[in-house]
Amino acid sequence: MKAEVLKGHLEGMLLAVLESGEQHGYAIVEELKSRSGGHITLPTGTVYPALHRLETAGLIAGRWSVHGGRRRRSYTLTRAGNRALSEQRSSWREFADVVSGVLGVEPA
Amino acid sequence: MKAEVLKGHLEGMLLAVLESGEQHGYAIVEELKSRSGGHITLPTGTVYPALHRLETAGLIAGRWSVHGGRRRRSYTLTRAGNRALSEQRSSWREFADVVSGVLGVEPA
DNA sequence: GTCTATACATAACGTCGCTACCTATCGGCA
DNA sequence: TGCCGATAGGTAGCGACGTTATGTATAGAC
Repeated sequence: MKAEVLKGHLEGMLLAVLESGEQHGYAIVEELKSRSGGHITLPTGTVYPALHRLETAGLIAGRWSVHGGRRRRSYTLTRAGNRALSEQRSSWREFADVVSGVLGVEPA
Repeated sequence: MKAEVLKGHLEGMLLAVLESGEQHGYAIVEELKSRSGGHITLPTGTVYPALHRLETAGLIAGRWSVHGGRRRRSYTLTRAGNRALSEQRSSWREFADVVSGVLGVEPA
């Protein structure tokens, strides 16, 4: 997966992963890897700042906990996060249709 | 259409527009607007630098001409540009499938 | 004892689309 | 005569954000 194509789509995917329930950063990376069939392997330097942005924006809420001696920060979707997720979904649809149309590939 | 989502997809679309034949920058903007159903209206500060990048990369070839007293720079796809376009198409397909999968929207 | 997996973090960097602005010609309209 | 909108091209500076590189720390395996 080429680098910059993620721009603007990453945060929606993070929200989508969190929709199934509370998860911590490291687990989100693993989950995203499996959901994408191995195509998306995010460096931690990408995902942690992104989570901080989402939390600052009020789309997710984080809390610290400890498991097996290791600290974790686990996140859940806020109500605003849920709204943002459905907006992301519909704008992704629109975007994908437009790009597919211009590129002349049948819309997936 | 939100801003940065274009990142990494713009150049492929420019190549796609040029696939139908030689066109100049201003006409490309209009063509893109119509092909996208009005969803993509590129500012000239976006498209001209992008065309310069594509030309520098050897994916398109430009030449000056004059029509009705106005100068134009018209571009055509090079062989490398054609290759790049089909690569863009297949990587777009892959990307779109992956994102749709993660977001949980049926692939268009 | 060293290595790998787990878990989080941040500084510096590069890319690239956008905003804002500039130059210039032509045709229409007042 | 003068202004405006469409046509046609250009650049400087900015900002957003994903990446690279690096650092900290614990647990378990070998």
